[in-house]
Amino acid sequence: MPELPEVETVRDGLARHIVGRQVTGVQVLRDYSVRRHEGGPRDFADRLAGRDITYAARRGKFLWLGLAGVDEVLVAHLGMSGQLLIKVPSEAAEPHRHLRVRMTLSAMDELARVARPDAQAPGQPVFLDFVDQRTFGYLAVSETVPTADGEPGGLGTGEAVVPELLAHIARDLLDPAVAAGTPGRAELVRRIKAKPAAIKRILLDQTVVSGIGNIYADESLWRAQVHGERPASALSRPALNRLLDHAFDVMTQALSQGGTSFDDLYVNVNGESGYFSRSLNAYGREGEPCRRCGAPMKRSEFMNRSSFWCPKCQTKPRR
DNA sequence: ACTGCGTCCTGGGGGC
DNA sequence: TGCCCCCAGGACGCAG
Repeated sequence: MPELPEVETVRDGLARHIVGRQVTGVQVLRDYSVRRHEGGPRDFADRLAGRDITYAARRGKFLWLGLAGVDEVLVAHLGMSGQLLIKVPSEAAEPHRHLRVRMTLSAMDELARVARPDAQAPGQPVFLDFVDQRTFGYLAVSETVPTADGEPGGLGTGEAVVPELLAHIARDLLDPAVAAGTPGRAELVRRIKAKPAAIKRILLDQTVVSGIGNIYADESLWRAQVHGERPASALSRPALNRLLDHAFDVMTQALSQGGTSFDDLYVNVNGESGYFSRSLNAYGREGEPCRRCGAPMKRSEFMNRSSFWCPKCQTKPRR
């Protein structure tokens, strides 16, 4: 399932290969894959046709593409199995089995070609295929609203706007506005510290800090040697800062391992290539020795999700 | 305001 | 071999 590093890889690929093209056609093969779009699939296609793509941005696991001339953007959430694949027409004859939406994009404009000489197939039209086996992902066109803090809406854009449909989603840890040492980070820690709920629940709460899923929550907690059921308010500010730093590190490292798959005009966000699973220290390691102390790792149910943790390094709070 | 839980969906894989 | 069922996941919406 795509977590933030995989989504950032996709964003980077879109920025390099899609920006500067125009949407010339939209084919919705599965209506359900266009969701949270008020006018429905038909209106979705109509709104995109003829638009120039100006930037590729991301906040947490939400992606969006800027559209020239309108206060609207194309939003994409990959869910747990979504992929955005760029196909040159010659290889698009046999569409993917789980193709849900296909967008036809024009050749790249001159400005973009000069700015990004490494772009794939700049001189020819391409398909942007939204492939999604389990259909938890979706596409929508959303209006934009100004950001509350006046900072850019996400990574990959300088514009201080954010799609309305994800305006409630907090910034993620790769966002400079909440980087370590900034006022934004201090404010985030203060907010977390004020919460009595379990720290893992807070890490997973996208309205507090976004982009942390079940896997990276467990990895961050393992690194910080904090049990996920510990109340957030019971942790000191330095401890919370350390935890967030670990979360940042885990995601940054995964990102550096997965960066280049877009070069093949193919983005694997399923983790099938295994580039991010090889470095996991907690997730999925029930019964295996802790890589720090050797104690057998535990698995437990928390919030209807599996949690993996070391019983020795991450002492469980007495309830 | 907060929390807990059900819901959406699909097909791979385990169990019988 | 075949078939059925369960399970995984993020985000949201509702009930308490």
